[in-house]
Amino acid sequence: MPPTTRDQLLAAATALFAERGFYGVSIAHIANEVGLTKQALLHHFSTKEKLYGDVLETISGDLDDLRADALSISSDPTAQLQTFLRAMARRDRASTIRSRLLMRELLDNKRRADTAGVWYLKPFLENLVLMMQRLPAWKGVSDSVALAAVYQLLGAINYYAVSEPTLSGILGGQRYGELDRAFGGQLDRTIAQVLTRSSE
Amino acid sequence: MPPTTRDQLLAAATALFAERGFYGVSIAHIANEVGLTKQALLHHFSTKEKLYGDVLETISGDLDDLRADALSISSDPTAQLQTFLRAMARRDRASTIRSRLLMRELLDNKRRADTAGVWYLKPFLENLVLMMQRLPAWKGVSDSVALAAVYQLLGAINYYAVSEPTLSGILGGQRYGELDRAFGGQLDRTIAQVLTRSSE
DNA sequence: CCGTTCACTTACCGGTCGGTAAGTTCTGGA
DNA sequence: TCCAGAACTTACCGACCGGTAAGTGAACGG
Repeated sequence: MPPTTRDQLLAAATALFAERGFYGVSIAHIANEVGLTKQALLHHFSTKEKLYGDVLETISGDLDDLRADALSISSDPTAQLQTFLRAMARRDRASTIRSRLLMRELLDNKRRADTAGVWYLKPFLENLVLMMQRLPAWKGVSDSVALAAVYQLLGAINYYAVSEPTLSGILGGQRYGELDRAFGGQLDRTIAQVLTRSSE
Repeated sequence: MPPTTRDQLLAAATALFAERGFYGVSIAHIANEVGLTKQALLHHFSTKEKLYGDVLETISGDLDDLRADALSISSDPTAQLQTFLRAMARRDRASTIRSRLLMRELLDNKRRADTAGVWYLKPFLENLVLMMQRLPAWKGVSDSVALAAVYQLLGAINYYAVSEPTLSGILGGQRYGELDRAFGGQLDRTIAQVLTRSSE
C-alpha cells in the first residue's frame, strides 16, 4: 500500500518544519516537495497551524512508541529508562528530525499555547516522571525533583543532537566523528550517574 | 550618556530575535519597538542579515566577558569553570535571551554559515575546551573528549533555560518554582560529577 | 554662510505569504 | 447511468516582506 497523499504531506512538513522552523517554511514549499500546489495541501489540512499541530501529534505518538518499546525490553525500571534515553540519543534521520522539531517547539510554543492552549509535550513528560519514580534510587521523590533530574539528561541529549550541523561545521567531519564517540561514552556515564543518583 | 539609536536597535533586535527567531521578526517590527521606521534601521544596519550578525557578535562578546569574570574570581580551574557554568545557568533576563538566541542559532546557522562562512560560536567553544583541559581530572585529554564533556553540561543548562515558558505553562507557576529549586540542586551535582570525572 | 554628512522620512518596488473562491477531474457506490 | 464527494486545479485577494530611491532637516566644520 503506497503512502497516502496526506501522509506524504505530513512527512514533508515534518522534515521542513524541523529544518527551517514554522515561519521559515511556506505551505507552498511543503506542497511542492510532494509535487502538489499549496491549495492541495489546504484541502487536506485546513490551515498551516493545523498542519503543524498534526505534525506535533505524530511526533509525540512516535515518542510514546519509543517509550513502549523500552518498557517491553526489560522489567527492570533502570534498564527501561536507560534503553529509552539511548534510543532518544541515537542519531538516525528520524531522531534528528524529532530532536530539532521538539527544540523548535520548546522555543516557540508559548505563543502558540497562549492561543491554542495545547501542550503536546505534557503526556510525554508525565510518563518520564513516572518512569523515574520507579527507579530504586528515586522512589518517592516529588514530581518536580524527578522531572529536574530527567530533564538534565534530555537536555544533554537533545542539545547535542541539535548541534550536529554546527559542530561538524566548526570541527570538520573527522574531528566531529571523534567527538561523537567521546560524547556517547560520556553520556552513558552521565545517565548512569543520574539514574543511580550517586553523588561524587 | 543615553544609549545611541544604534544600541537601542541592537537591544530590541536581540530580544525579538531571541523570542521569535530570524524569520519570525520583521525589521519594521524591530524599528517600531524603538519608535522608528524600518528605513531608519536600514540606515544603521544595511541588511537584516547584517543586523542579525551584529546581534550575534554582541552576544558572543558577552559570553566572553562572563568567562573572563569567572577566571578573575579564583585561580583554581575547577572553581573557575564551576563559576562560569553557574553564571550561564542563572535565569535573569539577559541570560534567558542569550540562551534562546544561541539555541536558535544552533538550529539555523548551518544555512547561514553555508553562505556566510562565519561560526560565531567557535571561539567560545574553544575557550571552554581549554578551561576543561586545565582541570586535574581532565588534564591531557583530547579536544574532542573535553568538548563532549563540557557540551553535556551546556546542554543540560541551556535546554532547561529554553524550556522555561513551556514548563511553567505545563506545570503552573507554583510547581515550576519547585522544579526550579530541584533543578538547581541537581545541576550542581551533575556539574561536580562531570568536572571531577567521577564514575558512579 | 556654505557645503557636507548624519539621521531619518515618505513613497514605492517586486515578490511572497496564508487563505478564499470557484471550478474541474476522477472514483466508487446506488 | 447518475451523482456525490474526494482530490485536486487556476485565479485571485489583501497583507506583509526586505530593500531601493529620493529627499528633508538638523548639526557642524571651514
